[in-house]
Amino acid sequence: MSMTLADAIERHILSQLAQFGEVALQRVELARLYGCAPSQINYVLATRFTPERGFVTESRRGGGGYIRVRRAAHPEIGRIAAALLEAPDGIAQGPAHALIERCREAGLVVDREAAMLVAVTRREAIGLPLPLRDLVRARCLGAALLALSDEE
Amino acid sequence: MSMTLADAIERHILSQLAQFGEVALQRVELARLYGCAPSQINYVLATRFTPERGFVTESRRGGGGYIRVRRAAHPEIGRIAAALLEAPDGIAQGPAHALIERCREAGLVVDREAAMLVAVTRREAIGLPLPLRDLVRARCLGAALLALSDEE
DNA sequence: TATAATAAGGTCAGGGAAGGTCAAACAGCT
DNA sequence: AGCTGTTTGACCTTCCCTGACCTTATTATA
Repeated sequence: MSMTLADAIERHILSQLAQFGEVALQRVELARLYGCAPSQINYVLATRFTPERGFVTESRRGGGGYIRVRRAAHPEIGRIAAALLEAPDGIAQGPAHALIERCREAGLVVDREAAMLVAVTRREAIGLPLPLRDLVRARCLGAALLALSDEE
Repeated sequence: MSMTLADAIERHILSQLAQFGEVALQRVELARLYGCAPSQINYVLATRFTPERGFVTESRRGGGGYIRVRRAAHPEIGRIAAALLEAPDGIAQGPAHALIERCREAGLVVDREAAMLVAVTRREAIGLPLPLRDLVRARCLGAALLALSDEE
């Protein structure tokens, strides 16, 4: 039960999250606060504040840059999305459409959204040879669902 | 909510635009108002009030010079979809996102749909090298918008 | 009427301020 | 030793902002 730096930073962010519902942090500041390299913050975010765990992070570079972390509005979709994004072989059209239909039945997406997703994941829309096509399909569908997991 | 100078000036112009429908500004005056270099105004216009985002700017130099900003006419979804599906070079990420944002402003797509489309058209979502990526992006976005124009 | 002065806006390179990525070193277990 | 997870540092990309210099239009003046 040793308390690594990553654990400490995770707790820090979680506590902020519990307090305010959304964290806006400056990478350099947080790193200085914990006396570590800035990239350590990325490590914590990448390993602990993932879609699988129901978190959404966004960031902006350049002057006035920031990193924001919050809980996903619909973690279930986030988990599905995460699985798709990690599927090493991608997903074929049939299973993808079945998945979309299940999401529709479950009320996770509405009709128009489902229609869009079906259209995007069609063979002809992607227009690439296998096995690339299935990979791109999985990434696109995953990205779309991930985005939805964060929307009210 | 970072609020850089550029963001503030953008808001200023947007609010004027919302109020009067058209903004006529004096570069030096606006710069003085925000205590910045005049060229900063050009930066804001160049990065935020572009044709791709649906703005038209015109200007005149010399005595009595000015810069005017207005909104361009809203796009039609069917036409856009058709154009995308036929674009020989596809579409880059920036223009694609600007296009989606315009569709959202025009009420052609709602927030969730726009978020999905932005996610799907991200570089990392497609995950292919150029120039293939821009092509797939155009096909997917075109297919999605086409699906929407069929709905309802 | 030329010409000069003045009053705008335009362009572009460059510096600075964020955050991102990735491989390599490191630490703690089994 | 080997494996897993942690931590760092070097290098990269994106975004912001300015200053020096340029172009264009109007106005005053010879």
